[in-house]
Amino acid sequence: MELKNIYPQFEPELLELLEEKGMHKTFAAGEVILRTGQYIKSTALILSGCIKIYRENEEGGEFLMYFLQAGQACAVSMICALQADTSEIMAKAEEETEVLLVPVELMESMMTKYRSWYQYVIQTYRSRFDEMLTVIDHIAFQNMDERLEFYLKRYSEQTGKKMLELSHQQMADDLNSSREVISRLLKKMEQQGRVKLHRNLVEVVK
Amino acid sequence: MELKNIYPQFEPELLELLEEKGMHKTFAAGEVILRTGQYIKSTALILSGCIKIYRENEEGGEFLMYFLQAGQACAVSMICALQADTSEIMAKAEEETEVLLVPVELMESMMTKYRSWYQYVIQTYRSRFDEMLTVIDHIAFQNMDERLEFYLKRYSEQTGKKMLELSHQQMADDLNSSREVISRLLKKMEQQGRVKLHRNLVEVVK
DNA sequence: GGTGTCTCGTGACCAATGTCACATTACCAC
DNA sequence: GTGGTAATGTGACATTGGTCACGAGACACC
Repeated sequence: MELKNIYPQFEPELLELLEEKGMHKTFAAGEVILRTGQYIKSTALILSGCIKIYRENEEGGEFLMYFLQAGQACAVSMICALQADTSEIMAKAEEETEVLLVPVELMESMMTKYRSWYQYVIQTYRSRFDEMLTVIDHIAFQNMDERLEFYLKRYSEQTGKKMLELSHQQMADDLNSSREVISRLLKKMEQQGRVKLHRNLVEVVK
Repeated sequence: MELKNIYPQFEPELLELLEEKGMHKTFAAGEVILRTGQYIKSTALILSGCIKIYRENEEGGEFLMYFLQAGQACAVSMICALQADTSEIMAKAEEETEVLLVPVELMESMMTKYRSWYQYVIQTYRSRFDEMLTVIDHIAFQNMDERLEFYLKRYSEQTGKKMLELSHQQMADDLNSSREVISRLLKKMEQQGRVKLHRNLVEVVK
């Protein structure tokens, strides 16, 4: 995929610079890209695929925060990279994912020189901030059934699929709940005709 | 309080610019500074006092996210201001608070021109991001007793007081819980000798 | 088609927290 | 002091969600 098609808003000169200095890298599905406590030396622009951003607790639970897709960038990596600081979150490739790694040294001069980059960075911060707010709202104010509902909806929207290849255990992990609870709630949703359940597969009827 | 004492890292020229173009404003204790859905036209630098940043739910619960104090700035206002967008959160003065309002038009040129401002903005994003992560961790992974403990600790640290002038109801609101639950937990803490309870006042023994 | 493994279904039970009701206490205004 | 109001204490109970135990189904590999 061409960089300029994914980031059409960037100036041609900026695109050239990114192509020249950026490093292409591909992660296999399931590969951990970024670990809590790891130092960050570059910002990742996603070219294709999907990255899961999550928070790990002591027992290894993977609490889902949000997904990143083509055209998006990791705000955390931007922030940390700029201070040569460590990450506080985990990132994992949901599917095979191609990224462009932009060295941190370039960031400041790009911010100053290219207005589209400046805009893009601000925009990225803004979206991630909103995403975090949404997460907070959901865990603070909603019950598990509403959260599951939202989870399935978002998953379906982001992947563009109505058939979600997820086990109950995976969903429970993402929502920091337990398999049994998710099973029960899904069963209820199935009885209401809102989903159809199969092995490792949830079909969103809507 | 002099601007240059609160923000010693800023270049003299930047300080001058801020003094010239910024608008001083004082909010009374309890005054709402920023409302969900409100448009933002400037970024606020806090000169003195304390601002509470919280999320409001449908029933009017005020779920505390974090506090801002002298030397800090509202990341949300930075982000929103830059896109002339609306706020997603609420801000209220905890005590009498003095801020310097920096018009959004200045932001971009300041970012480009003053390295210390650029660093400051990045740093602000970083802190707020971390703060949001902490909030998520707490509501996702911790029980109410641990959250209450952390809440009191933070409150005490931020105000520098051991006597917290809070009613049980206020704490319950901040933690999105109910008064009875907080009362019970506080009672338990008192029995363990970790706090002393008075009317509208919690004394942290530590 | 037998066997093992992973996934899912489900009832019983428990812990944490929210809700309700009402008593008690502290403080304020007069 | 007296009365009123706001804050707090507390028991009873409901609800949500987590845990345990175990069984049933699905799928793979031989």
